Amino acid sequence: MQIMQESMLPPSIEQLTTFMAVARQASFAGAADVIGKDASVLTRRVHALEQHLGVKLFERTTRRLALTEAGQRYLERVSRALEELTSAQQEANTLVSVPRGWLRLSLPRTFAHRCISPWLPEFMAAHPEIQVDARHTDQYVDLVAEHFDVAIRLGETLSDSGLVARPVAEYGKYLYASPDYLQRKGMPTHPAMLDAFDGLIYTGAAQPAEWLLSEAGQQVLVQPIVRLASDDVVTLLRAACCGLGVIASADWAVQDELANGELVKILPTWSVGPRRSVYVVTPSRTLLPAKTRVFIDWASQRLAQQLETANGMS
Amino acid sequence: MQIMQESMLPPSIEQLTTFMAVARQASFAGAADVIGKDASVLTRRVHALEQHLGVKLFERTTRRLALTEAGQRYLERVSRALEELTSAQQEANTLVSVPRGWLRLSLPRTFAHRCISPWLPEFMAAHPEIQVDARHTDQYVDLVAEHFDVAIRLGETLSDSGLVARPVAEYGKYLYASPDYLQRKGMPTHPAMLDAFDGLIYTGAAQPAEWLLSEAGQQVLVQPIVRLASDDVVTLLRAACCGLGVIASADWAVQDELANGELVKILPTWSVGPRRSVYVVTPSRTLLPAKTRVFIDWASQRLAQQLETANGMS
DNA sequence: CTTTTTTACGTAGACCGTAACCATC
DNA sequence: GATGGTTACGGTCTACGTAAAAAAG
Repeated sequence: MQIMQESMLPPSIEQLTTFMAVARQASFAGAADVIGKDASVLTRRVHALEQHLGVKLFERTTRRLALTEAGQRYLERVSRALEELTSAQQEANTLVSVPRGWLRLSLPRTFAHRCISPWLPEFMAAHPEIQVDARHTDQYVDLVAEHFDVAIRLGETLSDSGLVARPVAEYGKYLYASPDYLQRKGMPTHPAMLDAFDGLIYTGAAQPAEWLLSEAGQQVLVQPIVRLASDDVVTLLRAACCGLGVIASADWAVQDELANGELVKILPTWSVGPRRSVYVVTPSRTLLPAKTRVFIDWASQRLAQQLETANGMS
Repeated sequence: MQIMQESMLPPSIEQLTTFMAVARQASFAGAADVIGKDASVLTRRVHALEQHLGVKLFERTTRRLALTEAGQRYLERVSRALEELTSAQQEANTLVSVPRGWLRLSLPRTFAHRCISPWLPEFMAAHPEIQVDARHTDQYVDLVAEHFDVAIRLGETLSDSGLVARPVAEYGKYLYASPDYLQRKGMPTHPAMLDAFDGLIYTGAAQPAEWLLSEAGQQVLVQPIVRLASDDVVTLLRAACCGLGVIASADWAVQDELANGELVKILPTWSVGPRRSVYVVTPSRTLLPAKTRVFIDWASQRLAQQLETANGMS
């Protein structure tokens, strides 16, 4: 832990810009107009700069003002440095005003397949300068450490602190089965009847092989017969469509299957477990880059609309 | 005469250097040590910079800190700009004809005590505008990174690239012991006899406890009895003067002891190991500041003269 | 004498350090 | 409870503008 040398610190920006202005105008008084400060200020700044460098930058009388050789060399390089600096600033600025650059997304795999992937190409077409790095995972990751710009997360509540979670839509889980399966077993009219049905159980989050159904305050615990358990939602859905049993699924996950008749909703007024939300999560709220803001807007709008229609289907 | 836009003004140097330090240390607390200011100062500076740019540079929680994409880009370009600035400053320094300002020296500790310290006050008196920052170390340091103007280095060859090493003097290592020790053990007349003597061994550079003596092409490997080993030369010298054994030492390190009779040279025609050189090293700038040139001149002359007399003493 | 640069001086605001606060591990 | 980042507050110190002085043509 070494302490920086005062003597090696660069001069102040004010000194440098003042020096440049005076050199360009070849006059303190002229530069004073440009900068909008009194000439006395400029004298002091230039003097301080010369002191700091140990070099005389100008040869000056009251009537003439000329750069010394050291001054000319220094001017050239200082100009380059400050140009680099302002250009860096402009680049930084474009990142907040123009949507561009890599957008790193952390998405729940199945949700992304059903609810993000459909409109992602359209989003990218609308913002051709955005590059997307979509990482799919079903565990929570450290947004900051892994440099994610946005994450989509599902659940009842979010425990993460330090992050900003915006709820953009709600959804519930319901029971579904294929029409032919229901024809064989009969359509249940009360949850209690489900104990005799086959359950297709998701084992991803160490969930028990039972369903807590609720309708308007009433709750019923159902324990179906388990013939197939898996940690992969797609596998379970395929099985359900093929008539292997009943599946508890988020409504947004079965829109297609409902539409083409592969699945039918069972006990449509009874939902499985509590109501859940879709959250759009970012590392912070302020000073978001344009790419992030644009994605959040797009995602919020699309997801809200999409999940509402899913909700509306029976 | 158009007045400069406030919004286009670059941020302050303090903000920029602070940003760089925090980014490099990946920590506000760490950067606080480096800069030598309180961490609260740094957060304010970084916050102000972010506000000024309108961009978040770090994503930070109390436990994690990472550059945003904008921050990475900005860091790169700011680094370049500031390097240009300090480099411009150094160039300006080379054009000053009067030796003045801070002169940062990197010196081997023992060598400095014996061969630099004696004339350093005289040097400073001759150049009253020079301020000296003499750092003592026995490891090689990065001259450029730590902003040293000159380093003195000892050894057979120098591997450093990008640096300019000027050999200014040569020296050899020889064997010495106190008169009373030699009276007790007898004065050896051939290296082979030394195996029965006590060796005072320097363990600084993982050297073996043996001496490779050479005289006019002949070489003899001697393995003395080791009763004292140390990584501190002064300790060994004191021990030698007190009659604890034989020490292998650079001739310049024992001039005083030879002069006042505390030590006597053994087998004066046999040297220990290869011949070595004293180098004056500077960063590879073609143009050197006056302060540096003046020091190099002084050091070259003094060291050459000093080591020659040391060489001449028997 | 006029124009331009430099110095003197009193004030206002910025910036720093201390210390309390908050969050994370 | 310890570490690290942020915020609040009071004091100091710099840097500004006014204005007068000095220098040059």
